[in-house]
Formats: sequence, structure tokens, C-alpha cells
Amino acid sequence: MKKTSLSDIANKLGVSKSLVSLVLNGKAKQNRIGDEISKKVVKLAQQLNYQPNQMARSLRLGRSETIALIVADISNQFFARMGRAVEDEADKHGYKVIFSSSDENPDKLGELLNVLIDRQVDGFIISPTLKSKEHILRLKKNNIPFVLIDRCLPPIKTNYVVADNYNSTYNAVKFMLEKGYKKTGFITVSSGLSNMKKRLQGYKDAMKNFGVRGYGNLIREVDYNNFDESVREAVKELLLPPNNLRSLFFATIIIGMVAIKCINDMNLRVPQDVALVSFDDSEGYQICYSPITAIAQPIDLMSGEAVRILINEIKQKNVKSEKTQIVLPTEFIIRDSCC
Amino acid sequence: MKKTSLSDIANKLGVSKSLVSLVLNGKAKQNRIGDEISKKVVKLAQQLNYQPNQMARSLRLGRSETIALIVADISNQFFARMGRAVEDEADKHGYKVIFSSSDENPDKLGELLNVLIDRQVDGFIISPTLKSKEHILRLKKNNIPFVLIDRCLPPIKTNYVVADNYNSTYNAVKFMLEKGYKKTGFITVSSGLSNMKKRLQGYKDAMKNFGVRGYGNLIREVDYNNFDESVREAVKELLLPPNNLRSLFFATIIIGMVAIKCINDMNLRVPQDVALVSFDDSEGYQICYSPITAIAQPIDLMSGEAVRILINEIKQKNVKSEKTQIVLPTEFIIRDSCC
DNA sequence: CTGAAAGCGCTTACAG
DNA sequence: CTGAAAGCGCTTACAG
Repeated sequence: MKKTSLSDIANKLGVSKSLVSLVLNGKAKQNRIGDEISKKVVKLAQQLNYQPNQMARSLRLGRSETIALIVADISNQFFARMGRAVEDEADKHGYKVIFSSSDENPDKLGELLNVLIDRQVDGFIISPTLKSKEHILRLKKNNIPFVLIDRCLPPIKTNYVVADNYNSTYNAVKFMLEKGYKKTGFITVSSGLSNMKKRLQGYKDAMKNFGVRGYGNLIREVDYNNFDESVREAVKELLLPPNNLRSLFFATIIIGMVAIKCINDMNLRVPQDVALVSFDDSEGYQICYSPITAIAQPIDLMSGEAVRILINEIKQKNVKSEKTQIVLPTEFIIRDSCC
Repeated sequence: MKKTSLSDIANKLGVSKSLVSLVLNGKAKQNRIGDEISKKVVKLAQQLNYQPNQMARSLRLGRSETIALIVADISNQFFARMGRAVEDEADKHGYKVIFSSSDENPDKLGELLNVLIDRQVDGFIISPTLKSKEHILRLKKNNIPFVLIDRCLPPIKTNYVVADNYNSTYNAVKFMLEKGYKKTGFITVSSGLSNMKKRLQGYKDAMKNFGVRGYGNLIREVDYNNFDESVREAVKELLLPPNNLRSLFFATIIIGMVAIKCINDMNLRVPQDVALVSFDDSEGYQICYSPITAIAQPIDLMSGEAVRILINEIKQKNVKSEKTQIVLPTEFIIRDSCC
């Protein structure tokens, strides 16, 4: 079955493609096209189930009404939820979204950008990897609309939407300290990503302000490669002698997942033997016998804002130089793991 | 910055667009285009960082090298992992993928199909909802390539890739029975989806073959709407008097997640008070103090096969009528929840 | 009030 | 060995 095109309708009605196009795009009035003929066009279009070819439309208009979301890994719970929220918000504006995973690899990110630009996506929502500065600058130089999400690249002035990583962590650590967990270990990934740096700083400042000494020794930055092993090692180092810590803070959910498995393997009880708090929340945290206290990011809100900012910038073709920066509060969910 | 086009290159070199196009598409040889001129073209294209406009190419060629993946909800762990695997496999073939969530709503599925067909996606991978028969038939009638995943619509002859729901469940229930859990409750969603029906049947047949009587009373089909409440109710009914069951089987991971929370709230111990087995695996299942025995679907394999079948069908334009049907074995992962 | 024409950027069958 | 032309399906400025 060949799809019906503009000319099919035009021919059947004995009018021009222009007229049909105008009518179907709701521009009949402003072009003073006759009422009866308009109605006929609309009716026939419905009968033939006419659907404009978006490819042709895009080519002509120079926009595709498609945006791209580039995250580290779409199968990661955090990004999966982000994907869904982006999809929903984009849908409201008539945009479709292409998802891609960078695997935290700047080269892959660059490749993705190239391919997607060729496909004429109208803009990007990006969770930038380490060392992706040049690629982001390239977008900026070429006036391609984009907004950063989850992480930002501070020296570069861009749109971004992130969670309040610093204060969330500061307050969570403060909470632990006030609960009596004087020495709380901090396990994070070794990474210069803005969000990770903020979380670490939040921890450090809380420890410092509460007069904890030597907290530098309680920090472990695990390796991305050999991740699981690295996390387990950190957990053991902190919980076993000579450190003997009784509380831990996980800077991400993927750390938390591995760490908790390790803690179970060690036959330690939560919170009796060790109290836990994690950045990011997950369904999994809730089904623990001692559900994990967590910092939940406002994923839906973040994603929604990012889409709105992006589409806004896409629509006003004249690229404005002011950029929008949003830092959203998180929710601290106190559960049994830290009582 | 205006992107460089074919004519830019042609003009600078004083040759025709045709020649440039031929050269850049590797058809220089077969069209006996001069070696020196070919080299010049390639070189200039690189210098100008020429990237063909895919929109124009698609319009001309009638294909977009984009496929669509429609699942129930991309934020669901199972589908998120599927999304990632589809992305990776599609990438190998030079295809991009658009993700969409149907929310198990056939009307939304139909809408999505329309919009995506307008966007000239070359084919679909679909996890069909209930009552989506007409939409699937429409695709079939219009010779639009697609493959069903996770679920199939038995009377209709289509490509599909699913897990071996029947045998996986049969064997898991058999395992429980042999472990001494004579009366195992089965909690599923009320749904006529093929995968759910197979799982239920697997349970029934195992119970029957092992001579368990009255197992019909041990089955609970929860409601999609009011889901959490419905699951909790089912759990309580089965575990409390008069049923007093000591083992449960969850037909999906989302049921399992809610059920386990409920079991924790009831202060029951796993596996001492109640043994558990779930269809689908998840990271969350592993961090339980008593990790959950689970049936893991071969998500990567399923997704990879689906993409390969789809792209295969897209490439051989002549739509062949034989369809590929694949049923993949699952992995039964025995953990502490059922010992 | 309506139509003919140009053009978005590409590919390919046809000439020569 | 290379170029001119048509055409994918649309939109829009220009005529009349």
C-alpha cells in the first residue's frame, strides 16, 4: 500500500498541492481559501488517512521534531527513569526522542553527536562524560541547542539541570553524625564529574564542621574498571579492623548495590552492625529487610525541566546567549538502615 | 555555521553533484570515475567535514535507518535492559532507535505506530499490549517489517522472540515441590498476554503432575489498577490463615517487589517462614538478606535476535512470508530464598 | 481566492 | 569517464 501524499489529494480534488498543504496546516484562513474547498480537502484527507511524510517535511523545514538523549547507560535505573520522563515531556510538545548510551566514554559521545547531528535532531539532552568538554564546546560553537543534565561542566556556560548534590550530601551526613555515627565512611567513584565532586565536598564539609578528625582516611574512591571488586575491597577496608567503622555513605546507587551484597556476605546486620545511607533511591533499597535510607533525586522534575528548556531554545531560532541553570532539591528518605 | 552539502563540494571542484555523490558512496569504480578526481573529492569532503544530510537521503531512498522499540514502560528494569541491548545491536548495523512506552494501552500503541510510521521508521520491535491485534494486523497488511518481543499474539503469524515462559515456570515450580514446598501460591497479573498465560499454565501443569489438589485456590490474579494494594492483599490472603502457605511464586518482578515489601512488613522471615521464587531477576533481588531465587530471561539475547530478524527483513525488500519464531531458554538462579 | 514554481539535499537512470 | 535532469514529498514566497 502506497501512502497517500499531498498530490494524491490535490489530484482527486482538482486543486493544487499548495492549497491542500495550506489547508491541512491550518493556514486556510490567513490565505483566504474558500470554506467549501477547505472542508472538502479536510474530509478527503481523513478518508484517505493522509499522514504527511515527516522526512520531506523535515527536509523542507530544516527541523525534525526529534531530540536526542545521551546518557551513560540507559539500562541503569536512574537513566531509565530519566528516559521515560524525557519521553513523556517531549511527547507533550510533539517531539520524539532518540536514546543513546555513551558508556562514560567521551569518544563514543563524540561519535554519537556526529551521527545524530547528521540525522538532524533538533537538540540534545546530555549527561556529559568526563573529558567531553571539547564536544560540548563544539555544539555550543555551532549553535546547536542542548541542555546538560545530572552533571554540568562548570567553566562552560550552558543550560543545565542538576540535583543539589552538595547540600543533599551535607545534610545526610549531618543527619548521620547527629544520630551518633561519628565516623562515617564515604565510598564514591574516582571521577572528576561535577556531581561526584559536589557529593564528596558535601561529605567533607559536614565532617569538618562537626569536628571529625582524620576523615580523609575514611574516603574511598573506587575504580570504574574492576568496579565490583573495587567496591568490595573498600567496604571491607572500612568495616574491618583497624578502621571498624559502623556507618557508610554510598555516593551512587551502583556502589550501594554492590556494597550491600558484600555486607550481606560478611554477615553483618544493618543497622546494628553498620548503618547505611545512599545517594539515589531504588526499588531494590526498599525490599531490603532493613530498607535503605536514601537521597532521592527528583528525576521526573529534572527531566521535564530539561526538555522544556531545550524545546524553548529550539523554538526561538535566534539563539539567546543567556542560559538557564537549575539546581533542584532532593528528597531525603529515612528508612531503617540508619536508625 | 552552514553544513557543507554535496553541491558545495561539487562547486569548489568544478564537477557535478552526481560525481561527488557517486564517489562518496563508494560507487566510483563501478561508474568508472577517474582516480585523480575521486581522490580530490574524498580529500575535500574530509577537509570540509562533509556529512550527508540523512533527512534528504532518507527521503530519496525511502528509508531512514531508524527503528522503533515500543515497550510497556522503558523505565521498567526489564525493558530498560532490553532498550540498551536493542540500541547496541542496532548500532552495529548502523541503525538508530526511537523508544516509546505504550503503558500497556492499545490506543496509545496505535497512536505511536501512526506517528512513527509518519516518521518513516524502517521497522518496529514491539512488546504488544493486550487488545493490540488490530494494530499488529495493520502493520502486517501494510508490509511494514516488525518483530514481537517478550509476548506474541499466537493466532497471528508474525516474527517473534520470547522466553520459554512455560517450561521455565514449570521447572521452577517443580523445583519447589521437590524441595518439599507442597503448596506453593502463585501470584500473577490478570492479563491475557501470552507470556502470562504460559507462566500460569506452567504452574498449573506442574501442580497437577505432582498431584497437588486444589491448587486453583492458591492462584491470585492481581489487578493492574490499584496494583500495590492488590498484590499486598493477595500475599496476605495466601500466607495468613486459613491458607497458611509457606511458599510463593511471583509471576513478574513488579509483583515480587511489592510482595517482598509486604512480607517484610508482616515480619515474616525468608525462607524460614516463607520461601520465594520469582520470574525475572533484578539487582534488587540480590541485595535482600536472603537473596531471591529467580528465573532470569536472556534479555540481551532476545533483544539481539529481534534486531537481527528485523533488519534482515528490512533489507530484503521483497517481504518474505515465512516468519521467524524464537523461543529462548531462561536461566534458573537458585538463591537463599528457597532452600 | 488559487496555482505554478522553486527549493530543501540527496541518488540514480539516462545521455553522451 | 562525466554531466544534466528528474524526483523523493513537502512548504512558502510570488503571481495573478
